[in-house]
Amino acid sequence: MARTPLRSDLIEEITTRVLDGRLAAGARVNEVHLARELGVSRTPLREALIGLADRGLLVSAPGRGFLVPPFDPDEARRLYPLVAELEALALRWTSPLELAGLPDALDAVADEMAAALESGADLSDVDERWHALLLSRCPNPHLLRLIGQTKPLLKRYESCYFGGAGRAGESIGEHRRIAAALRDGDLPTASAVLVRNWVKALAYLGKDER
Amino acid sequence: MARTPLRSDLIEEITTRVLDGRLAAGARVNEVHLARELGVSRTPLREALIGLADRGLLVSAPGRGFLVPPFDPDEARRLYPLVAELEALALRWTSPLELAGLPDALDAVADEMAAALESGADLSDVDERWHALLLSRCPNPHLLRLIGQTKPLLKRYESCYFGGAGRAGESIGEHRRIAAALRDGDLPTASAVLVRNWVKALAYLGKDER
DNA sequence: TAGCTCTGTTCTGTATGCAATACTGCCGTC
DNA sequence: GACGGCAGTATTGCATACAGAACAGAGCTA
Repeated sequence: MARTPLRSDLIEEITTRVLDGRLAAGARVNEVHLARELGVSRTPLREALIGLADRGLLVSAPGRGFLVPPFDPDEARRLYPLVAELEALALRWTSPLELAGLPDALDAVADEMAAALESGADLSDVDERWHALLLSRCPNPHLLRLIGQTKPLLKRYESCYFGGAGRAGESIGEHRRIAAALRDGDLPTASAVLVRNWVKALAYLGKDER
Repeated sequence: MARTPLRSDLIEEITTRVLDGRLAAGARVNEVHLARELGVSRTPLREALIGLADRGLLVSAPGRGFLVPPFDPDEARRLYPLVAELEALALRWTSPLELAGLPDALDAVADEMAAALESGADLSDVDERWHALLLSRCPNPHLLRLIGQTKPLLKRYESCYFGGAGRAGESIGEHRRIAAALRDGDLPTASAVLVRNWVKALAYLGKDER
């Protein structure tokens, strides 16, 4: 028996398919076709679909299966502040002791972002790593679970976020300011800048709606 | 075909069994026995168990099925502030327009609580209704989903909360103060008292640990 | 007596089967 | 030409079946 349940892998795979649009917004999920395509039976596939529906990345229509929720600008406007507040909360609940050494590590990743920006590489992965690192010391697993569940929803809207190099540079600067504030033990500033970072991302997003 | 999937009912039923201890903390869930007891097959039962594991009310041990997480005082100490902040956030994000009429309705429920306190009835249901009403106008469905997922976890620890009549009366007073602040349009005070309400509940909980 | 191994059983994880609903296209009717 | 009913298919939701891992206990060894 595999040590990792099939449904975990399936959740990951289906998540990426929703994010990159291979499972299109508004489309229904055909369990038989998808199961065949993924080379598994319907049982673990359905388990994965149910898990994704619990997280909001799919919606379950009783009697009609699962479907990918359509894009909704209002939803993006609600998700960004939500993730912002959740991350800020996680940051505030990380004790100074646990924050030791974190600013340097964060700046290292910020350096990577700057390098990626120069070379024209994709920034969103590095950005994601930076935020994951920021939260890595938070001692509240339930809060982290909520954040982990919510971020994928947001990433659906994020595809075009880093398109503008101007915003990318600005974002990197905000990241450095957060690290600096943490180094000073100034948690209020750090979390305030963090929230602003997310909200600004939303503002830029609006300019390039699908 | 039933218009409501079996797994929804099962999630409800299993949740109550976890909360009232019929599924004991630390115990493994035997799928065959439970399915037989509930009169369903293992398939929808497993779907429900997976949903509950996603919410944290169960944990999945690969290869060993699902088990009810043991009680952990640290977990309670993290859940109460979490729900407090989430509710406060939901309150802050409810626009004044949508709050119209809410304070009166809240006070009506608070009256019920006071009456229940007099007659020695169970307060937790009414308390739950009060909080549900408080959040009912919040326009952010994702935040509400997170709150809805987290509260059951907390309720495991809450069983003995309303035991002390002193705390109950104090809590009712806090509820009235929140409604009054809302009536004045003083959202900061309302959310501050709300957070304190939750945190005090946690403090009383510690005195009566299982 | 403590620990190890072997064995039979139990249980989970996945696959498959089945019944009933939802969908699709066509035909008839107005 | 638009709309409503109807038959056939597709698809979901649930039940059952099966293979292999986890567990428990007896017997053996030191």
